[in-house]
Amino acid sequence: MATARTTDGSGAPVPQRLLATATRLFAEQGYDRTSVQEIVEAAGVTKGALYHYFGSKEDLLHEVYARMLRLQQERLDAFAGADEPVEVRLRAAAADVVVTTIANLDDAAIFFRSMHHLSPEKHKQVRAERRRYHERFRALIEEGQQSGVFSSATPADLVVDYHFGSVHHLSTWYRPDGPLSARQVADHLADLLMRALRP
Amino acid sequence: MATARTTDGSGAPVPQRLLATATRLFAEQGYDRTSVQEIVEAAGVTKGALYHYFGSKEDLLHEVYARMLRLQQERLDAFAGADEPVEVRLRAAAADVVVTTIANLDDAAIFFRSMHHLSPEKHKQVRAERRRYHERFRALIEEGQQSGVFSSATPADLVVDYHFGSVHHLSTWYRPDGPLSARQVADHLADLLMRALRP
DNA sequence: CTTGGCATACCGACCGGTTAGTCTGTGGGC
DNA sequence: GCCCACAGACTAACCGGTCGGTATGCCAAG
Repeated sequence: MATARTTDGSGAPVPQRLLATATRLFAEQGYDRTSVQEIVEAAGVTKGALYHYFGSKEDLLHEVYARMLRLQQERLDAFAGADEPVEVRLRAAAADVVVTTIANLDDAAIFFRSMHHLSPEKHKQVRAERRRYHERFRALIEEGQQSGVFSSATPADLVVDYHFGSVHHLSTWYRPDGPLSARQVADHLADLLMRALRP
Repeated sequence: MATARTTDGSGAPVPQRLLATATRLFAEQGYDRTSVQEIVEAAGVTKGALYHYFGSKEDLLHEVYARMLRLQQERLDAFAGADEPVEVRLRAAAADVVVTTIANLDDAAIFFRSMHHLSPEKHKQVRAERRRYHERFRALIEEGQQSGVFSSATPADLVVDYHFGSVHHLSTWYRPDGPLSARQVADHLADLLMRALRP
């Protein structure tokens, strides 16, 4: 057995446990309202352990962003690059980002709310990666507009912001124990987007 | 002249100046990263003045919410109650909330980002007022769906969240010095909503 | 098999700095 | 002479981060 078996609560390795605990607490209370002491207590370790694995409290936050950005970019690339008509690819990508966001609601809640807690360099880096994502999505819409399957009445940039506004908003209102499953919400939101883009 | 004329920078009365300064700083740096000392210095007074007019730092934040909620509710009531076909009323209300949000971008940036800094009672109160607003808006959509001018494919609740997601998102990407005026953005976003609702 | 040495993983008391809020003081208009 | 509107020094609490210390496992030498 590789990992030490001490008197901890859960069996997961310490770094992962710290990150998971921090993510939950950041989402529940916000970054500033969550003290390092609180995180280590909830994870069943002490500050020494945290600063052994992470350079700072901010590193913990940055990890949340890195994880989220990597995941979403990978999925978008997969959907956008598929061998399908553009309207199928866009719909799939638009619905998938909703499902993925709901599956990681804590990350989503943190994402926009805590961006300004990142140091200037990390903030810039996150914004740059975010922009790449945005542009990949926009390219899909422009492709459809140029080929005539989507209306060109609205600039593609605005359409992207329209859709991602609603995705971002999910963490405010969506509740897993509510009447709609993630899949149902995703289908509805993707439908709204596709209907808004009808020529 | 009623208001005292001391050596302050701007001529506005002290309470308003404090609130305006706090709003700007909260939007720029976040609630927690803004110290009371910073606010009073930027407003050209001292802590004594702030605590003379406001009970706590949180009261300042609550004022931002109260102002925003009052303004939006008033305007929605006016538009929704007009003597026009439902599609005209909805479009006007949907566009107006965009214009008003852009006119008060700082308030909007604070609104969703800092909600969890409110005490439980105030948080609850804000959520309740917010829900009233949401329901008024939803009623408009349901009215159109029942009379057949809007598609019923998507539950009205979801449509409201879809639209307000994009409104909420404005503070993230909209820049007053960008290529689009508030009116143009409002028209585009209202168009997207109306097109998504076409039967 | 045992022993010594070293690295990794973690502990927890401690520190400098910051914060929201308090309280006593004061000056000028009525 | 009184009181409203503020001034500004002060405090008690808390926070992120540090650092010397300890326990445990591994590997190589004897």
